[in-house]
Amino acid sequence: MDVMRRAYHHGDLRRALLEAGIALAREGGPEAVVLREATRRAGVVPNAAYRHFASRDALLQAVRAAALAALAVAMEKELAHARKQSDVARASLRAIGVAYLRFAAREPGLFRTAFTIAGEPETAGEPGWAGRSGMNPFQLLGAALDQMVAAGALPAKRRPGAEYLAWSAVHGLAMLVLEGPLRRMTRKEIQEIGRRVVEMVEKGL
Amino acid sequence: MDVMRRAYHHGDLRRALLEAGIALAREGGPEAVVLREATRRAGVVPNAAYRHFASRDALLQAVRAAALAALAVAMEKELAHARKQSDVARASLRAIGVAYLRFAAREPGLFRTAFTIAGEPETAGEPGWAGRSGMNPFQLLGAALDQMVAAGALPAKRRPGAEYLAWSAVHGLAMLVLEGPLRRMTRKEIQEIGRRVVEMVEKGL
DNA sequence: TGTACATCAGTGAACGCGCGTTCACTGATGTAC
DNA sequence: TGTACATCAGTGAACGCGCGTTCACTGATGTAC
Repeated sequence: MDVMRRAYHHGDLRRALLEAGIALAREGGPEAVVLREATRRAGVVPNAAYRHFASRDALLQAVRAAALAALAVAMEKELAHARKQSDVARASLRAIGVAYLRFAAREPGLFRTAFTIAGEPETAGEPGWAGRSGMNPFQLLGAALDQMVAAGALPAKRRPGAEYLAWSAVHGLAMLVLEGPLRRMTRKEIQEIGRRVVEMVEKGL
Repeated sequence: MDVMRRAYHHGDLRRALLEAGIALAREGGPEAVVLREATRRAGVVPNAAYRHFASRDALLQAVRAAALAALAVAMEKELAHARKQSDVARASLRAIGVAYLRFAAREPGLFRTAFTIAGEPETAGEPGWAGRSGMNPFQLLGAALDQMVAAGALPAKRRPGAEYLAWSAVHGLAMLVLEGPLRRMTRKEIQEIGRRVVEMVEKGL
């Protein structure tokens, strides 16, 4: 963990703290993002953090933004595969859902950090949200739905608000698996249910 | 809050602590269930709690059980209306979903307490889970799906595991509204999305 | 190129906080004769 | 019905813990002449 101790004093303490914060989030979710622990990992005294973050919450929000960006990147990767298929629109929507569920399974701590509000009111438009395409997860989902309409796979009438329906379904499964009553299921079972949830969304939208 | 100070010493401190715990959960979710605060509200010294609960976590689990029971009761009430309608099976499934979303909206603290795991491994089969019918929320949903099959509204082939699909959809919406990015929506908008989510489940199952 | 000074990123020490939990205790209640 | 005793539910005081945050500081870096 302890990163570059050269150049100007620390080198880049802000980045070091952010990376420590991300590591903490991966290990234990949002409540594990503890300011003092981040400074410990950066090899620095606790109050040094205040040169770079106004408060513990400011650090947490930065970590959250990074988590959302990571999800966006994961989605973009999955979308890249989808583009190679016929019926691109359907495959894209599917890819979004699959990427979402896989991200939740592989990075439970980051996932929970991305979607659990600490005490902050609003964060829309913050930097760091987006993936390489410059879109955040929600926008990527929206784009996939637009493609569905363009491809005639979704009636334009049903398009408005469709994000929320699709999102709810995969988000619910993710939460039930991560911190709910579905934790005891095997990887296989969860994957199968995930497949069916995505299918339900496609059919029910 | 401070309940009956008569009879044997306190009277019924266990119940008083549990009720204080439930009140705390209603106000601030699981993390607000603080042992010391519960004893304060019961008008008793902090360590007195240990006569009735082995630890803070034991109290939290008891509160969680009560929250699940409250959800079961809410579902049963909504189901009672459904029985008066033609197409009882569909109406029942719908009632389950609507009750779930309404409970989340009206009792966000209890809802989060019911479905957020603190540190406990397993709790299935605990007393207090059930509503008046003796069924817990999950069993009520299962029964509604069974009715759907019996009524020919759901192919028997699709019945296994259908709980998880339906549950994921409404749970996801509830979470997104409570602590996710949908918090800013109006009551009206949320209700409309809720309606459509339930519809999606019906169609997509 | 060298010196004088301003800036600013970290240090060191300390706060107050509320938490869960343990200990030895006391005094009210129930029980036996 | 009355006394002696055991039980057990609360009391009082204290722990150690780690947290976020504030203060006055120092010493390294960058800047002006």
